[in-house]
Amino acid sequence: MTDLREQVLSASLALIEEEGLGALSLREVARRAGVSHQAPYHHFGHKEAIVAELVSRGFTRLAERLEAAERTRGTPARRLMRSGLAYVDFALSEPASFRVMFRPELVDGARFPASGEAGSRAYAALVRLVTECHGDRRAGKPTAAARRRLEALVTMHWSMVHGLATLLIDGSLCQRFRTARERDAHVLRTMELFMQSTGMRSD
Amino acid sequence: MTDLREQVLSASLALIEEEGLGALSLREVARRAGVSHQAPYHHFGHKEAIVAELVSRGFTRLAERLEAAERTRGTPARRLMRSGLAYVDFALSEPASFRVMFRPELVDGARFPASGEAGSRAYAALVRLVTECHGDRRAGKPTAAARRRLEALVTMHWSMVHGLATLLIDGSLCQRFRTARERDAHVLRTMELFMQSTGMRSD
DNA sequence: CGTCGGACTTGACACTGTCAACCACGCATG
DNA sequence: CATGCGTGGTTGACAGTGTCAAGTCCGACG
Repeated sequence: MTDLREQVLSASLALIEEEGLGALSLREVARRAGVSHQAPYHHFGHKEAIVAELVSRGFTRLAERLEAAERTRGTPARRLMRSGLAYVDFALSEPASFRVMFRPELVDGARFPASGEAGSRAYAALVRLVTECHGDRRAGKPTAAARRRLEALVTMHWSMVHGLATLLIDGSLCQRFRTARERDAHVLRTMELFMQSTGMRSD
Repeated sequence: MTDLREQVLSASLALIEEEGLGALSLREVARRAGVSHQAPYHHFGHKEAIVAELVSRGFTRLAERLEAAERTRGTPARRLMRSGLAYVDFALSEPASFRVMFRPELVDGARFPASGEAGSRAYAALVRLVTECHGDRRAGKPTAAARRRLEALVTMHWSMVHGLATLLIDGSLCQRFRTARERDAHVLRTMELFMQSTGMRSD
């Protein structure tokens, strides 16, 4: 009864979650919403527009989580650690969103700039945290080498966290744990090891 | 001409490379091979079987690259570094294979065990290298804590390398570089930073 | 020679995304 | 009040897809 637009979005997400991205079908979504097969089409124009909206909203929620971690108390390293865990946790709690967010071939970035902007917002939060953690060692103007080092640090941190997330939901890592507890403990150990390897004590 | 089976596989890979995974169509593949729409079906049974074969072959090639890095000269850290670079390089040189390899929803692992086995072979190479790098510090029987630490190290290394690869081919990292040289230099700096952060000098 | 099996074709089915036309109704304007 | 119109919805059609079923061709082998 509520807004059909919202119903379509949540049904799409549920469908992807249940049967994979390939099974996302406008007609099935319409069927679940108890409506004719063209009703969703009237709200979105193309299938791509639905996915674009999911991507945009997904990145926005991820950005909110990262920004929340940024605002917590504690040392920069602690907050960076929390943001990394938030990233992984997001992927585990919303795998359908996460998967769709990192399939750029699904939505044409030029036609749906909102998706890209939401992504940039999440990326910016990550950059700020890494910079705060590492950039303040030597004050003053950063040399080109220092800037490159910072870029490498950002990429390293993002890659590690993103790789962990994708391997947990799509890769074979997901099968190595019997329980969610076991998995979370392993994630925590890995993240702690990473933080402490890169010279930050987060405990 | 040559074996139709091979033609189907390479046409499929080319199609995915050109227009994305969603555009993979048995009929289009058949068209490109100049053959009726059921000819590929005769060789593979389902579309899934084609993808499963691509996954299996992809993992095999990846494993070969990692094993080649393992066999090179130099310190364990140097070889681990080479293996990481090989992982990223594989993703960049065969993006279609790489993408398909890490979409477990596409092939049912139980029905196509060969794919899983090829994946395990690649994983094993990674585990050996990380173990060699980190496991030999204290000789003797590993305690449970040491074993867990090693597991975390493997996950950390794998996540970092895998995340870097996926962000380069699917994420927004790919757009931040104008040339392949620039990109490769950044990858190299990031990997070096990672190796040296985790206590290994690879140079 | 016969037949038998593998490689391939043709034809059909249900399903998909999308286009087009049509319908009902609330609402502002003549 | 009547009229027009945009909004949210419908039904029907089309091409394209994966897949099933049956038919065709041809070379190997008894």
